[in-house]
Amino acid sequence: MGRGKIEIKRIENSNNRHVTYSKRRSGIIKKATEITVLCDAKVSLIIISSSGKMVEYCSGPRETLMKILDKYHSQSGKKLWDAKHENLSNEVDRVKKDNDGMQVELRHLKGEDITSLNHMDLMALEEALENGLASIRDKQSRFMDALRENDRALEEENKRLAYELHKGRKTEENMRDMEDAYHQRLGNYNNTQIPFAFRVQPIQPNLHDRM
Amino acid sequence: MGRGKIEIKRIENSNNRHVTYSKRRSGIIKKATEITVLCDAKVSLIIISSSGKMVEYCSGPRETLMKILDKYHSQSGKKLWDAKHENLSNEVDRVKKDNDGMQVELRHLKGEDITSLNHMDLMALEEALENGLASIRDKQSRFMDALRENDRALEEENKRLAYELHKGRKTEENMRDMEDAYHQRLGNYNNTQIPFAFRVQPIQPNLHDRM
DNA sequence: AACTATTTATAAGA
DNA sequence: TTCTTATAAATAGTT
Repeated sequence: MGRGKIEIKRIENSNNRHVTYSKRRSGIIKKATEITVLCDAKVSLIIISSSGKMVEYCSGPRETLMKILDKYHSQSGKKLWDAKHENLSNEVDRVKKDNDGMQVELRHLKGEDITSLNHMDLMALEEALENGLASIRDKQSRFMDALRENDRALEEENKRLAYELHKGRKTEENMRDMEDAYHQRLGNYNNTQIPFAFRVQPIQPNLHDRM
Repeated sequence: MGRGKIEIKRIENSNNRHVTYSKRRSGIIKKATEITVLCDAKVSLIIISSSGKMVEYCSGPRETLMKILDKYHSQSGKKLWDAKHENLSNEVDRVKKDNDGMQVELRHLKGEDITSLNHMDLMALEEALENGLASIRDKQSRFMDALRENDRALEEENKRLAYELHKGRKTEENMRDMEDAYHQRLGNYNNTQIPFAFRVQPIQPNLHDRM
């Protein structure tokens, strides 16, 4: 139906193919709505283009598709869901296994459930923990350095302020300036980040200290 | 398209309606096969008559409908699967989330990805690591004690053997007895469990040592 | 995207 | 149902 008859086989020219796809897609959907209305049929129509874009027609607005698929399931006898169900189940199992493994690892790192471990395992664990501690203490050390640097800067500022005061040269303007600068400095580290205590040595002395 | 134009509304005459249904049904299916072949599209088409009889067209041979419905599921986001599936799906998501959380925790305990942590977090982490180390070193210490105790017992046994030998009172029988006892003692700890080296101090000195 | 010559689908009749 | 056929609708090729 057109200027010329065409064979029903893949249209090789990509541009033509896409144009034809658009035209016929809307044609089919129109037909689907028409048979739905004219003959009160139920229709589910899903079309996916070669590029993967999907369009859908479904008679009746709501979960009609579900009903249609239920009917499909019961009438065709083909199990449409079981396979999918099984896949999901397997995935749950797999991910849960991962989970368990990590949970054990976490507990071991926290020193729990280690009665079953042999000496080699314990050594590896100890090394991992030491490395972790090292990284964290390094990071903390940098943090402390920054704090100290801030401290030093504040002290300097204080000295400058004291000097300015001593010189007795204070007007309303430069007074306000100095306060602004001071508060800006203070804000560099807020209270919640400042440590409230320093750590003590590990509770348990190292083994070789006693040997 | 026919001898006369018709309005698109339910055909009241039941006979006409069924005739029209038959004709249009085959028409749509023909169109579906054509767009499939011409444009290599994927099509799923299910039509159910007012009397409940279902016909199906699906491009591609076997489980294509499954794939099409998967695509439908992922692209439309509509819940197509029953409650069971939804529950499984949710469980997968939940467990995966757990997984991610634990993975992060593990990495933190190993001293990785800690740049985003603030001081409080680091302190907590440090404490957890110290506790872990303490447990593990305690366990190792008990192991060592057991080894030493075994050692001591062996030494004693040696002394006793030497004494027995010295007394020159050895017959074939009690010789065999003594050897049995010796081997039993040795088996209390097998070679693979015996440590080959002892650990050194953590690489990084504690922060407060330097302050 | 619009146009239009043709092909195709189908409504009504048998 | 199925066939026929006049006519409506869809659309291939073109602009």
